[in-house]
Amino acid sequence: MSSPKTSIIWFRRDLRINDHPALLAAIESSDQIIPLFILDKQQIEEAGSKLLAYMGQSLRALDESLGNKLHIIEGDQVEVLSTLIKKYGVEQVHISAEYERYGAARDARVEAAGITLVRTGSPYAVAPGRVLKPSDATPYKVYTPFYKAWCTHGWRAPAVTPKKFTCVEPTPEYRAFPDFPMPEGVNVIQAGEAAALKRFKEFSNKALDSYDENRNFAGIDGTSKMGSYLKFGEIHPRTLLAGLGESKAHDTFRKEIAWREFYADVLFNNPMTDVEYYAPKFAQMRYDKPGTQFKAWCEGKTGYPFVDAAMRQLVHEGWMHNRTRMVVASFLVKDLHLEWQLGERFFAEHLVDYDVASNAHGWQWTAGCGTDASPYYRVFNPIEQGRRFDENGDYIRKYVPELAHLSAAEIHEPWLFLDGYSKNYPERIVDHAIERHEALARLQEIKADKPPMPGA
DNA sequence: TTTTGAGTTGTTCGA
DNA sequence: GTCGAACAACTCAAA
Repeated sequence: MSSPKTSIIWFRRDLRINDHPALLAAIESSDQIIPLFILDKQQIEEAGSKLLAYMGQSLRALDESLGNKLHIIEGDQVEVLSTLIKKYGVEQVHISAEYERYGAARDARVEAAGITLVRTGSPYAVAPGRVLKPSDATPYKVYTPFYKAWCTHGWRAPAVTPKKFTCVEPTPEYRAFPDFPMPEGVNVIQAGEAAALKRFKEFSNKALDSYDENRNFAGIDGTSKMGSYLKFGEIHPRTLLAGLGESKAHDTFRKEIAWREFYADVLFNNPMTDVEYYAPKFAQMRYDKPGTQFKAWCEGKTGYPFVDAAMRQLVHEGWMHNRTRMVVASFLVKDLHLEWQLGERFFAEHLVDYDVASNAHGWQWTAGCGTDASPYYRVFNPIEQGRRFDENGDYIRKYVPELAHLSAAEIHEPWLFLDGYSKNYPERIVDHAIERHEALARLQEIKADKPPMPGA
């Protein structure tokens, strides 16, 4: 009797069972599979505690749906895979393709060591690099034409749910579940594939039809909150797209999914732009050094209520509303004149949905050095944004208790009112009107047609 | 090659 | 308070 054919499905950022082409490929190629997750020491050292705790919960959920057969171990990928291949006579190692620099280099290193990886599917509806301009086969730099071409390119229907499959029983050393505790007082979204599907169903029923109207209001639960689920692959964007129709609200949501794909594509085509300026001339801009003002931004003590509410939400929930992500980013870059990478790193440390492409390019967009096609330099007004997108002040009141006693008319500008500072709310660290002017002045200095500063 | 149209999320000013 | 124009005039995509 011949021994059973064995394949590995190496999970990384695809912690789900449904709509998983690589898992299906592994099942079809063998009699039994080894579902594997390798804990990466470097990534663990660099990741934030909230994200790790979330990942730990997600791995437990995945293990449960695999009948507690997930093989999990910390170690070098080549060594772990080689050991398993030898031990079980594994014929194929299946993965979902990865495109960002770290993941792609890791997979290339594994292959260079002689381990063949079978790629089926990716974390995207359309894999990075696929959408090109018909005129010259180069990548798009502007979102809207990318979106149109992305729609034209199209995507597959969700993959079928796997039928019954056999997993190899893990030996004890392959049950090294990590203990990543959730920091005290922190309240993050529920992890796992089941939670992802449940949340999407709720969103579809309650908020999707009014998505275009409500998604911008910070105090309303009008966004999908799919970020962390997409980041860890607990749900695939195809699954989301398959649930959409042609209404304006649905199209707005489809466009948000496309932004994630656009930024992944931009990063794929410009692999260093998670750390470097997408528009190189912005590297020449005059920036300030991080000091007490940066600390105040991190702690949500800038004295601008909408900014502070958002920063405290980030630290407390590992999540921030999309609208306020732009407001606090604009504040860091254009009011405090700090480099976007500082804010990008702070977000990376705290966001449970931290995704390298979306985060870095979201920051670059707001900083003005990214893919924003606007002919003018956007500077968000933190007071005006608060008034527009948190009209009655509920969002501020929720996260900034020092201002909870103020009325809707007072809460966005506490400095104008007698008891604005009665509960120890900090005074403004800068004057927005002055810093806006300063930001525009610094922009002028890097305009292309300006000769370099004498003696510079 | 040249030209034309258009670009996620904004702000301020003045009528 | 509301509304349209100005901002400053860039860069990309497509005809």
